[in-house]
Amino acid sequence: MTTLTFKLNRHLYIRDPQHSDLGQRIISESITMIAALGVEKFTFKKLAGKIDCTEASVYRYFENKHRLLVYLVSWYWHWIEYCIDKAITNINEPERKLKECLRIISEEKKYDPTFEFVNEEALHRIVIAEFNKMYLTKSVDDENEEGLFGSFKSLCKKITEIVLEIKPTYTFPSALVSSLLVASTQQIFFAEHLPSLTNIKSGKSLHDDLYLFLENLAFGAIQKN
Amino acid sequence: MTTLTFKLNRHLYIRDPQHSDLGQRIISESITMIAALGVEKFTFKKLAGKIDCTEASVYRYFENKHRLLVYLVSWYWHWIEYCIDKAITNINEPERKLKECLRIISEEKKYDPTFEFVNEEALHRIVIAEFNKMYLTKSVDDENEEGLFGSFKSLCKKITEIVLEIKPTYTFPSALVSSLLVASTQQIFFAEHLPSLTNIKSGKSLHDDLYLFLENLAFGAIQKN
DNA sequence: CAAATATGATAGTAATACTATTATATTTGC
DNA sequence: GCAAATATAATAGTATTACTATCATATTTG
Repeated sequence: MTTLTFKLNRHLYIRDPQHSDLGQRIISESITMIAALGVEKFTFKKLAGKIDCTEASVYRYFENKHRLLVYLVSWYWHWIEYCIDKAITNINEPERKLKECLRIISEEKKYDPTFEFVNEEALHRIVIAEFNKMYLTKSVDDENEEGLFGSFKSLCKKITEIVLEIKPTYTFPSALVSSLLVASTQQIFFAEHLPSLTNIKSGKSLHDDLYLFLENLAFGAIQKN
Repeated sequence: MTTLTFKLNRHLYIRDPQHSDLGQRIISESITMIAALGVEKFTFKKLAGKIDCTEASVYRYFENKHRLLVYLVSWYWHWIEYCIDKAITNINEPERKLKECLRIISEEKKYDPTFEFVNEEALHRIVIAEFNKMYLTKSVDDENEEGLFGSFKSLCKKITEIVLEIKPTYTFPSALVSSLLVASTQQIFFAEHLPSLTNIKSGKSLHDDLYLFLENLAFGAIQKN
């Protein structure tokens, strides 16, 4: 058993996968498989085959594939907020706090042994490729009402408040923050697949480039009168 | 027959739908249906039912649903580039050119009778909800090589060049432009479905708010040293 | 008017995304 | 230590989707 688990919105799952062996195998293996296959080609049947259980058993944990995806992405953003909280305690200057946020958002993600059954690197790849699909559906409104997007909204709110500490009169703090977070995944995808759409170079400098771009966007927008 | 048609990449379709009656009905009705149902629930069978042809006939125009979506979204961005071209001829100042681009990107889309069989308003709603799904697939690289994303890349390039006219030393022109274009659809979606993620208000001021935000982002980033 | 092309009509298939049922393990509470 | 509750396995089945294939007929075109 892991030492730390996150409390995610209870509508994301039918049975909390963090609290059983099979549940943890579902999380762990679905991360690997979705990162490799993409959500479209990933099925509960294939997953059940890999973790040696039945399709019906997976359905006892997650209502459907989409909720599992939302669960995983929510876990990711919750984890990012957790990392940010750790990083900005004891920092007072809001500018430095915002820079820390951008650093965490843009940096390379590595396996964090605090969470045994989650491969954060693979999960980051899922977020890069699938995050937008999580809310771009006809059921957004219902799912939003259930609180399914709480993790992302909470992270946005936290960073928005830092922006407002820097400049309380800034008109678009939430729009800026959501754009930064979306850009942080989008630009990595572009760097790797559609390089003409970005100046961020895939490879060694990727995360540094991304940080500099986000910093340019963020402080440019905030400082502009 | 319409007076104007766009030349889109020939891999987007099997037979050019612009050049036949059935083809135009496919475009016209698929825009209405996808805007209403979303791509997920839209099927060629349902479309065939509406336009009174067989499923097989639709498959003679488009290899699959995904290519049809890419076709429609490509048409949209091609149209936007066409609107921008019209708007910036005779403007010399690059700052004013960029502002014109942002105005066109952010403004409300209305039916343009130049293109009889395309409802630009519905198409814009499709782009808002489905644009990201067009490239967030495992087949991006193959499709990119076929040139399927040419329209969007071309538009990006055009605006990027304007940004470089304003400030030739700016480090992230392409990244900025692709982020602005993505934000222009994303922020409308947020305004309508996840309002806590934006400061753009759904309703009367939506397009003005969006313009101001994009201007703030763009000129903030460019002007920052 | 023949040939080419476009569409219709019909059928079929593998895979997906589930739902349902019954049986057997395993855990837990007392 | 046992009964009750719970978890999982095993199996079967269904509607829908995303196609592919074939042959006939209508329409256009050179």
